[in-house]
Amino acid sequence: MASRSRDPARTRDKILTQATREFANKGFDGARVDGIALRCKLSKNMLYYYFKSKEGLFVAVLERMYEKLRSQQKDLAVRASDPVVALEQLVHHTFNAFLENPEAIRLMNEENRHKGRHIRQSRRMRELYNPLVETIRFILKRGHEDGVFRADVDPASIYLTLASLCYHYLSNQYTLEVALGVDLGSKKARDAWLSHIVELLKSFCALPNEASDAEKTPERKVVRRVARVRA
Amino acid sequence: MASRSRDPARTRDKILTQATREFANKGFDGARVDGIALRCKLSKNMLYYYFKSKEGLFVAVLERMYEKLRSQQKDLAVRASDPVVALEQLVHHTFNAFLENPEAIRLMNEENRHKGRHIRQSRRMRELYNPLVETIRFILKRGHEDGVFRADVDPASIYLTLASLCYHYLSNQYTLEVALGVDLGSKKARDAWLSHIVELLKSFCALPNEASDAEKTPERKVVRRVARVRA
DNA sequence: GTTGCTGTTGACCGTCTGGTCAATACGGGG
DNA sequence: CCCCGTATTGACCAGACGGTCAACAGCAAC
Repeated sequence: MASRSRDPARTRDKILTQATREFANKGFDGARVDGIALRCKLSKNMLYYYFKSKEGLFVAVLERMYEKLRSQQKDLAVRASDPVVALEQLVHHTFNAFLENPEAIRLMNEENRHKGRHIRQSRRMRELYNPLVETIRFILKRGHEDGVFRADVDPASIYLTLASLCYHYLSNQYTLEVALGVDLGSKKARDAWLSHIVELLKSFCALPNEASDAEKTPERKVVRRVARVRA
Repeated sequence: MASRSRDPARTRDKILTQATREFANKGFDGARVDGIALRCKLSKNMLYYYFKSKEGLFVAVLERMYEKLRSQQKDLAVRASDPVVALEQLVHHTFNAFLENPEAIRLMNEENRHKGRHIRQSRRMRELYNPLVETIRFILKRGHEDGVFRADVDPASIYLTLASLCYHYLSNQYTLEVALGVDLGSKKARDAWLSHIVELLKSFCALPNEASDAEKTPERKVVRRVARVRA
């Protein structure tokens, strides 16, 4: 069984993979159905056989992308940590998920240009993101109980904040580099930006009268708190 | 003179205006040269007469868009204010510039999908953004002298931060709304987000040991500081 | 008024594109 | 071994698309 040729599941998957690349690189309109077929080394008719149109294929690509992206954010695993460490890890996971899935960014941009008409119909989306917001709520609550976070921090705002900072840096890398005359693509620059995001969120969530010297030495942040893991 | 018909400057401008709409709505590949000509109620050949190709037209649209966008950020006017007020105003101007120019967001996304190949050649870009970074540097320096900001804040990071937070909220509005199940389009929601950005930046730039009660009542922020305007 | 430059147009073209149809290979079940 | 549903394909189409050409209209100068 699974004789390499005549393997519908594999064929379907190959189409989705190549379609993702094509749609991400060239956008919905720029993408060519023939181009995708060529990448797959398949007849174009296969795309119409499995997905009924170019748009149907695009929707399938989008849903698959979201599924993959969210699975890499690993937010549930983060709940066990100390609140501050958890926040840091969530930022890192989110940034890395975007970094390792550049197609996801292109596809989300494309979907927003279409005012979200494809995704709006999919209730899978909310199912996917609900646990993430709940995780943040959990982290913030525990942080407040531990006496390191303020009480009145809104979880959705926090996600919006960290997502914006992770996403835009990568999404608009090229125009930002030209405008600001800086390098953003190197690992060094990315690590610096990640630290910046973490510091920004920490200073925002922190109790106003918290110790003053700690926030000025981001290098020591992980070491300082890693012992405090609970549960 | 300026006989309405046979007015090259006006014709050129009309083409750019309509091309901006078309490119923003449909992307470079999705945009149709015939469509733009139709919007202008002009013969398609006019587009090739003034700009030599579809790509040439796109570049012209991009440069015009950046010029307009930057002119609305009004960063120089902001230098006169108290540092904290100046920061607030810069955030407001930036957000409103994006809000009032939705095409700009689409076009920048498009340009980033092309890895910035059109804009990279234009040195006008850096000329445009240099004064903005300098303004931020100026604000931060004065804020430090006034004893309200830390010393070691990087101006480019601050711009990157506020731009990310303004841009992504608007750029990815639709997918974010579906994912988080919240409304982002209403004036109320936008104002709340603007306040959030300002608070975030203030808490990041603030001296660690600054008075604790002030940061918890954002409503009073402008009133508190408006008397301190200098020179 | 005619010459000449510039702005403007209708008609046209080669190519590409999303999509369809009928036909064909494959492989498991009887 | 043959049958039948499923997977896969080659050939084709009608329309759209970016781009070109030659011709034309308006205006200023002489």
